[in-house]
Amino acid sequence: MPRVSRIEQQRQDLLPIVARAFSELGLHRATTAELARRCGVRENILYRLWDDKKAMYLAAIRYVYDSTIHIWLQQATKKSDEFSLADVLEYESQHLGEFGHYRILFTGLSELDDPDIRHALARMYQDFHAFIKRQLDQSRSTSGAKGELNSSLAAWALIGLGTISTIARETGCLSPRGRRRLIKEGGRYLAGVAEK
Amino acid sequence: MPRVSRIEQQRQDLLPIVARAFSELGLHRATTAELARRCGVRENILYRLWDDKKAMYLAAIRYVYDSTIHIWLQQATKKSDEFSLADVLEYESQHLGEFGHYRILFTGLSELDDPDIRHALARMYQDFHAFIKRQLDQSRSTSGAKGELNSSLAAWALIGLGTISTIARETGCLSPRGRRRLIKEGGRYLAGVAEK
DNA sequence: TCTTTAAGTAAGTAATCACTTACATGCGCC
DNA sequence: GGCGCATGTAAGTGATTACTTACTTAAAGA
Repeated sequence: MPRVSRIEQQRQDLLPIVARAFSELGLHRATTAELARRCGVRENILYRLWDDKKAMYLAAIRYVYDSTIHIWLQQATKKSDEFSLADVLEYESQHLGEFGHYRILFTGLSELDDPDIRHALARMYQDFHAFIKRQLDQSRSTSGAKGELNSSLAAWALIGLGTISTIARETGCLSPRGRRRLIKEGGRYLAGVAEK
Repeated sequence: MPRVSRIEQQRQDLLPIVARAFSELGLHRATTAELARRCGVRENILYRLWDDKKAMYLAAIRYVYDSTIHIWLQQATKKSDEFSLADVLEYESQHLGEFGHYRILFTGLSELDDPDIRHALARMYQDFHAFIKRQLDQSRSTSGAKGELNSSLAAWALIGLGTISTIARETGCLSPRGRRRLIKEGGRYLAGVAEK
């Protein structure tokens, strides 16, 4: 037999580059030519890895979720073995959207008529929500605090806080200082966790 | 002198149709041909009213802000002469995004590299924020309540709440019932206003 | 009635872009 | 070595789309 296929490996190698391109440029302006250029390959190579441009975008959405959760887990368990929501809030207040990944969602939100894109986004938001809610429940049970807002609603509101923070950052309609306060104070208020 | 120009009038007549098209289809899929079709005119008519497609979109953004504020004021002063934030929250929990206008923002958020679009969105968010903060300050001063979160941060968080609610609605990742609770309970918690 | 110009019609155009096709190259096992 | 297939290059193509141009119609004041 001849050479073994490296397609799966190449997909994994190029996905971060593709995801970043979608985040920076949006679905429309991230042309296949531009994606190929950034990846250092020709267009048809990309079409050997994914069926079409939409498949590239859907893969990028998933990548954003995976890498964000990865970073959060890393941050939250840095000081101790236990996950700390406060540490995540602290981290996000400093670095929110640093990788620009969140912007990939905005471009999808204007393509919701496509069922595949809608489902991919819905699943992603639900996964984020489930993750945050779980951490909320955990941190509330250990601290004994009981938020005034139930953890599910609080988790949604926290996602909303992150979203508007990103929007404010990207549009420049809120100072970096104000944005940090928003994430930190707003986040703690919503999470209902005790001050550190 | 021959006929008097009706251009300004026609702009006002067609703007709601144009705005709705952008909201429903997004910037990209709302082609000039489709815009003209919905308006019942030919494309070059639109180009006599606006310089280019971007100008149509920018006008639509402004229209969304104006009409939203208009509806809010109507709702909030329906029962009494005084503006009531609680009534707006109640209204939004029922009708949020009913006109689909909010989606016009998402498409702009993936075009932030364009300075005109970025500035238009930034100004819009700041105007919304200023409006909500003002109402918060007013309702807190009359009720005597003092929120734990300062009114500026609370206003941003409320916008975030509205944004994530719309996203949840459009993607279908939260039930209508859950969404209503989110707006109502989350909104009241953030506003720090007394229960009715 | 005649002139002027706003308002509308119809067709076209240059550019862009997702996606394809045809072909060259070289790795790795027989 | 030589065969088979993964990998790469280069060019093209049909469809879409923002925007234009050339022309017709008709309103209204002189």
